[in-house]
Amino acid sequence: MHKITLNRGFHVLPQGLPELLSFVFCSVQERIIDRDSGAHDARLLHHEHHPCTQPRIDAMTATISPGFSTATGADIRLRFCPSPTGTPHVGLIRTALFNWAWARHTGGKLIFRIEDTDAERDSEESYLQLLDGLGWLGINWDEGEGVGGPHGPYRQSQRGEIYAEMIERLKASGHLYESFVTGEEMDARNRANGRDPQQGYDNFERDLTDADRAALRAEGREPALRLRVPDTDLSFVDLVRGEITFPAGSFTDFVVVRPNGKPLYTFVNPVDDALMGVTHVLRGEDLLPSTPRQIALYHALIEIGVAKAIPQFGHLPYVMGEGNKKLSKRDPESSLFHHRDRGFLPEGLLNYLALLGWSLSADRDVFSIDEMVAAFEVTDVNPNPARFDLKKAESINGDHIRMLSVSDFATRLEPYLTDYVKTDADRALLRRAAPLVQERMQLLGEASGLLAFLFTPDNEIEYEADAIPGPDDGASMALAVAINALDELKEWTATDIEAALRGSLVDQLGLKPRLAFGPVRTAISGRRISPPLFESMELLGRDSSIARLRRFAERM
RNA sequence: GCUCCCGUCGUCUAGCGGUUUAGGACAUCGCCCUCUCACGGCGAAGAUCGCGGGUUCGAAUCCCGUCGGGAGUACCA
Repeated sequence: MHKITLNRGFHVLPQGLPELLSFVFCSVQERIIDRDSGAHDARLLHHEHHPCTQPRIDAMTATISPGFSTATGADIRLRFCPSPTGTPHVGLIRTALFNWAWARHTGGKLIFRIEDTDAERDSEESYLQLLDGLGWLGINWDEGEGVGGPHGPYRQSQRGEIYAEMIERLKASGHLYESFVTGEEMDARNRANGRDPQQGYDNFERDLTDADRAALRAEGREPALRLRVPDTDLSFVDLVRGEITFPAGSFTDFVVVRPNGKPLYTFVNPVDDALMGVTHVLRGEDLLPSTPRQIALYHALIEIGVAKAIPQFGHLPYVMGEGNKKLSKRDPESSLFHHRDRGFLPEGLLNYLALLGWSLSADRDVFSIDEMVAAFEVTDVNPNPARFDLKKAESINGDHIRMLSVSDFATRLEPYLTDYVKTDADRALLRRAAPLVQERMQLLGEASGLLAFLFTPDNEIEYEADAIPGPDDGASMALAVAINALDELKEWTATDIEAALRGSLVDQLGLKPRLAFGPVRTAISGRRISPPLFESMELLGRDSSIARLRRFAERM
């Protein structure tokens, strides 16, 4: 008897499997796991539809994998298939990132598909925002909306004919059957039978006769279509969680097509994955409970020759917000654009998002996207939910800001300083000021608070309350002395300015540095906290600096 | 209710039977540097690895049980 060892995400296949696979791929079979012995068994379902496989059944006491994809390298095909509702959520982006990173790591392909089957909630604006966000982060794809490919269209709203054909084929093969019962009726039926209503559908319409159906139609009813699911346990090896088994009966025949003919997510998602040759599905853990139903659909698709293998699944952990709740769409922290607006760098946000469920190594949290791609394995993803920690995200962003070259940093600052930086002269000033603030920022959005004074006319500087010296601080005297010392200065450089000020205020007047430079800082910037004083004064120039000192001295 | 998932410092994590007196990071608190704020450096505090059994010479790591949290149980996606 062959034995297959199932490790986390890896199938160690026995010799001779290729021959068996051809059999598996044209049939539907389940793996039954004997919990006590750990033995696996293979068994056919719906074999009446597949006489060709009949002779092999008895020989199939061997343990084999139930037709899951065996792609491991460049043949891996991943997909990111958002539903364009609302503004991009960081959890969604994290999912996109992991798919992208693994595709790039393995050399496989990433497909971008739009699941816009909900006309009520989907919007073009949301789709455009997705493109905007993904483009900003540098997450690209090999196939799908925007770039085309052999399996288009890549918008579900344009694939109606494809689904219609699939529905017909699955009906013809007997996998789909008509269901006339309404939700309320099912509820009443469960109560009448002493079943918990939450157990849902009981598959009672599986064997309706033509006469039954005709009678129901005569009542004016239109049927939904349900998938006949296997009456066996269904298990799979989750790439991040290991082996997961759903017992028979824990998932029932589910609706895949509404009475109006519109297919549901539970149908179009696996159908498109099958048609597009997706080999691995990395998605949120909220979709985990629907996996046995998807696998059941896959079995049907394999049976009718549409799918070649069942994709391997990897369920990514939630991104949590406050408390024990999933980060809500209503929480501003969930919005990608909120973070961009505040001044996250793409590389900083990507780095932080990568840390939500994954780590590069035991002692490094800050890394580049290239380093992530080189190291990223889905099987290393940690299954526990991760809390979105803004403080840590900002800290990591600050590290990335410091890693930028000065000119790159200055360029990236511009969009956040549109109120101040308008001319080439402004840009030149910004370029010179950039090194002064680069290591004191975590968010690019902090730039205006730090640098506005450089772009403000001398007589418009506003003095913040906490920057005004106290009456006993000797500020007036300090300012007068400073003006004097500076007036005589020959070279207007930071070092000379510091020497003059230090000499007159600290050495001669005997002021503590804090009391000596504090009033000057306020005069120059209007704030208690500013970029380095002497360098700032150098940038401002002699005239402007002295004018500011005089103006503030008069106010004192 | 039923099914599934998850459970290491406040938070994110490393850990894959012995090199662990459980490592790193963020946050917190000291000190140093210092013209403010940062950056940087040094240091402190902080996790009996949810709990209880078992296996083993040895368990955060394996097994069983249990508790807690979360999700699903839709003709939403």
